[in-house]
Amino acid sequence: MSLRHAVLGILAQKPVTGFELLSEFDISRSVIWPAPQNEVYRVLRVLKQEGLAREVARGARGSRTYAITDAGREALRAWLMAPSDYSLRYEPMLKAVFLSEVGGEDRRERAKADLAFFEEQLAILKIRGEAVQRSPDAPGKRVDAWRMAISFYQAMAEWARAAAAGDR
Amino acid sequence: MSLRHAVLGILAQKPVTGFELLSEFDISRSVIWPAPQNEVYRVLRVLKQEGLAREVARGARGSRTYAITDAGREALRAWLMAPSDYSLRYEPMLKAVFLSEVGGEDRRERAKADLAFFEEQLAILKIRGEAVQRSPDAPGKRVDAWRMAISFYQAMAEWARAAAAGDR
DNA sequence: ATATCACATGTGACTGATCACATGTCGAGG
DNA sequence: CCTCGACATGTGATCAGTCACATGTGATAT
Repeated sequence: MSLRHAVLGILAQKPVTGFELLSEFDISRSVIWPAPQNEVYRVLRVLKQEGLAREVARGARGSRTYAITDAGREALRAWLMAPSDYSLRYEPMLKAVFLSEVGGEDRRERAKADLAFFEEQLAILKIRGEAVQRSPDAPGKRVDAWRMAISFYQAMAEWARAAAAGDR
Repeated sequence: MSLRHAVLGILAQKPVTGFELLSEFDISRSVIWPAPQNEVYRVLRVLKQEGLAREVARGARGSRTYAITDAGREALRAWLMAPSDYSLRYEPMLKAVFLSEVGGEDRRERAKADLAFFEEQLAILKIRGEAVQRSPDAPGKRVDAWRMAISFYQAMAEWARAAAAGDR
């Protein structure tokens, strides 16, 4: 997995410029990790070179609009259906592994900070969810990601609530 | 976040050799991602050089046992309590974002494959959980990680079950 | 004796991610 | 007219992670 796939996926929905791509990453930061700005442009160039995307237009301020090619669509589909890499890199989970190394007070503090974030994400996702419901076939109706993210943050919040309360 | 912290955390529980560290990573692969073999040895050398770990013994077959130093403990604690990086890199979630790009049949197939994995992990975690319950203060009583992982995989399985059944 | 396997550590090359910095354009408002 | 902020793309250095490969030891069984 890498940025490549995320970029290819967004490209599959509509042609975009690097700049627009960046804001896509920013908007969906609850689900997709934040992309380093320069890497997006590099990925776009590589994708083009590999024939998975092509440059379809030049706009103002030197902007380049990229679109997915047939080969790109095929590559995306192949990746989606290929066996997944289930390895999880999530800092809060890694911290949980070693949380026994700090005292009870610190542990609760850690869990509280986590809980605040998880609840914030849930609130954001719920607001976005209403928009999804209103327009069922909206641009990129990402129902699966939305549901998975809701499930995920609910699970995380559940853990954090118990730990913040001091449950052992 | 990086391997550094995972290695430091394990070191905080007991002195280990690189080889033992590798098997730790292997054992807890439901929670910590698999560590590339050579990287573990590199991290150990770096940690030593930075004064966060020290070499405490040489054993058979050139094995080197490392232990955490006071500075290492302090660094671990600082990391644990520092604001977390909540960005999530998880291939199944990224795939979910773009799952609308494939047909209903493919989507169910994808979800089924995921479900099988999530349920397997839950089974593994439950078996390990019984051991945790029996020895409440066992070596590295990682209750937090265990609970978080259970919550996590239950959430994932819940999503996958719905998607595999074809829910829209 | 010696073959084999588990133990144990390492190097070199490469790729992808990240950081810091650099450059230029277009439109709106003072 | 000029400044400022949003738009838009890029380079170079560095680092962590990954892949492929290399090397050697000690115990055990045949």
